[in-house]
Order: sequence, then structure tokens, then C-alpha cells
Amino acid sequence: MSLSHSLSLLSGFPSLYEDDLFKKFKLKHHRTLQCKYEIDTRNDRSSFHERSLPKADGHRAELLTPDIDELQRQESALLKCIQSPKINNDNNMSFATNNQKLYNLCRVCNDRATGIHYGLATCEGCKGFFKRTVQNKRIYRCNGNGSCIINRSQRNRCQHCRFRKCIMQGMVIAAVRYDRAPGGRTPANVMQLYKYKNETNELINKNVNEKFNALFDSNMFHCFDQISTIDILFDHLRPLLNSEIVLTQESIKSISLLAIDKFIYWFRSLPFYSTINIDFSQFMINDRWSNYIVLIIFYFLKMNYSHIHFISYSKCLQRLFNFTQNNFLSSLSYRILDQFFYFLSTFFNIHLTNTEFTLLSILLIHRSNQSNKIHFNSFEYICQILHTYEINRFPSEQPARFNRLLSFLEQIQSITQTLITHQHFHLPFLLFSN
DNA sequence: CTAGCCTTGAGG
DNA sequence: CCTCAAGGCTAG
Repeated sequence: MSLSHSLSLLSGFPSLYEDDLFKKFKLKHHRTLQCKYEIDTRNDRSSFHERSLPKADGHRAELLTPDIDELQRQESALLKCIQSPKINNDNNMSFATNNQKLYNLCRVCNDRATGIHYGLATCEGCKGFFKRTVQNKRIYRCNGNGSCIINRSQRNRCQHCRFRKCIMQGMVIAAVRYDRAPGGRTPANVMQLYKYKNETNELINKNVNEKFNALFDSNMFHCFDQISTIDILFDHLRPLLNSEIVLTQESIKSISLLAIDKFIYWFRSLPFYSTINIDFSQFMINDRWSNYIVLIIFYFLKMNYSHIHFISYSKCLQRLFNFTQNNFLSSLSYRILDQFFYFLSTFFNIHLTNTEFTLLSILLIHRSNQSNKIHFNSFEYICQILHTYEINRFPSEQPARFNRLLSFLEQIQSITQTLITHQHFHLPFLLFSN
């Protein structure tokens, strides 16, 4: 599907953002479907290892967590492998001391950790979630792209990605007791899995750090922070400042198209491009490009006006009214405008650097490859790069600034979804002076 | 279903 | 005894 085609779908997007009541109804409906689906797959599962998935929504590949039996088989195989003498001879201190460092935060959602649960420092919530998932052999489906952000406030939005993160960070399924016996000590073989997974994660972190060092060596951050580099991306927005373009649905579409084209071209030329796994066709087919458009407009406005008062609420309202012409503004439009202005003011307070803008853009458009495999994907890799940048550039503001940027990502996705769903995608464009 | 608090029991 | 990490219970 071409970009122009996906742009043409702007006005016909299915409604994904609704009132609380409707959301609750949708959630309930989704869960009913999911239960039905789980029963169906259990009944279907006979001699085949691979599940053939029902094409519920036609074209989108489904993201399901592997079932617990399969994960348990993988763990036992792993245990057989690591029960070789060379690993048994290792000193037993490493696991305890390594985990001590990270004991205060949940390794899944960053909430306050209450101890080591199933081999990982986690909060009570993630502990309970992991236990319920394993005990009830739940299979979860991701409605997004399998790279949902899991933090304290968002952890309940996607069970698939939460469980995926639990496993990826090293939680051990075998630690959930089959006999449900309370108390007592963890069996030796499970302790061995804890130790092995912890060491594996250490290795991954080490590799990531090596990649960072390589990036720092090539002055990547410096190159991002140069105004001229970012300036290229603003090319198609600049005429908007001087009212050289009359805003219509058509002109908005073509500006978006050109800005996206420029972004992809620019992005592909970056030195680290080959190390990041981005599927641009997915980026086009899905609506990720619209998130980027909203972000770049905000950033462009911030660069040009620097203060939020460049436009008043009433002026924007007037423009919205003019744009819709004969149509009257619904209460929905007012609500969207309120939300939009609130969001805009938080954006103007952040004072993003060019590097932050670039990394946020990449995070916004990023899609992991759509497989069921639980693996360390490049979304987390970019998050780590951002984190490293934050620690180096704004050491005194951490971790607040980093967390703020992550929540900002979620906000931008939410506001973009609202704009598209309610056919208000022109709203950000109306902020330009005329 | 979630998550905070409670109970349990082996090992130090 | 105490500590830790399992499972259980239950308001929301």
C-alpha cells in the first residue's frame, strides 16, 4: 500500500478512541473474544506445533504469546544444556550480588520492587501477573505491533507485551509451583535457571554497551544536535509559516507525504541505520507516520516560536471554525482542542534537544518484526540509546526527564489516534500563523 | 483481572 | 528466631 493510499484512509479510520463507557464495553468484548479464541486453539491443537491463526481483521498478522507448555519445554531444554559441569563450577555469589544492585525497581515496569520473584526483582503486580499467566496457561494477543511500552502506568494496557517483557527480562516459568505448595525454598534446578538467565541478561547488556560505545565513537549524538541536519526535515513545513500554502485536506496530505518522504530518505542515510530493525512498509501501512507528523509539527513550532503563547486558544478555535466552514463545531471538537492545547503546553515545557527529537521520532515510528519470538528487539535498543544520552547530557534531571520523554511518546500516540479517529488531523496544521 | 497485603515453610 | 520467596485472599 502506498503512502498516498494510506493517507486517503485518514477520514475513514475505524473509531479507536471513545468514551470510558465504550472503552469498558470494548475491553469486555475483546476479552470474551480472547477467551473464545483460547478455547478454540486448545481444541484445535493436535499434532501441529504451529498454530494456524484466524485472520480476524483480514490483513494484520496476529501477535500471540507462545503457550506456557511450549515455554516450559524450552526451559527444560535449557536446563539440560546448562547442567554441564563448567557452569556448576561458577561461584554462586554473582547472581545475588548482581541482583542486589537492581533490587529497588521492578525490572518489568519500573514500579517499586518488593523482592526477587521468579528470579527477577519485580513489584507485586508483575509477580502476580506472571503467576496468574503461568498457572492459568493464558495466551495473550497484542493489538499493536508487539512493542508496547510497559511502565507503571501503562502495564495493564497490553498483557502480551507485559508477559513478553517478563520472560525477556529473565522470569522463570519453572519457579511457579506445579503443586501450589506455599512457603519453603526454591528448588536447586530453578535456582540454576535464575543464575543462568541473570548471566545471559548481563551478557546482553554488555553487548548493548559495546554498541553504544561504537555509536559514541562515530559522534552520532553530535551529528544529531547540529541544527543543519534537523533543518532538512523542516523543508516542507517552512512555507506554512508564511501562509504560502492554503490549507485544505489535499494540501495537508501532500505536505505530510513530502515530510515523510524526506524523513525516510534522511533516516536511511544515518550511519547506524543498518543496526536498527525498522520495517518501513509496516510504517506506511499502519498509522505510525501520522505520529511522526504530529511530533515534527510540534517540534518545528517550538523551534520557530519558542513560546506557547504564539497562538491563543480562541484564535485556534477560530481557525478550526473557518477550516470546517459550514459545519458546526461539535462538543467533541472542543474536547479535542482542549486535550490538544494541554498537550501542546506540556510539549513546550520540555525543551527537547535535536537528539531527543530524533530518537523520539525513531521510537514513534518503530515497529518490531512481527513474529511470536520473544527477543530483545530494537525498540528497546533505541530506548537504551535514549537512556544513555539522557544520563550523559542531563545527569541531574534523571530519571525524571527520561520517564517524561517515554510518557510523552505515549501521549503523542494517544493524541494522534484521537485526531485521526475523529477526523481532526488538520488541527496541528492550523497552529501556523496566517 | 489487578495488586497490595497476608500466610507459609525451608534454610540460615 | 529471622529472612526470603513461594502461594492465597480479596477490595476495587
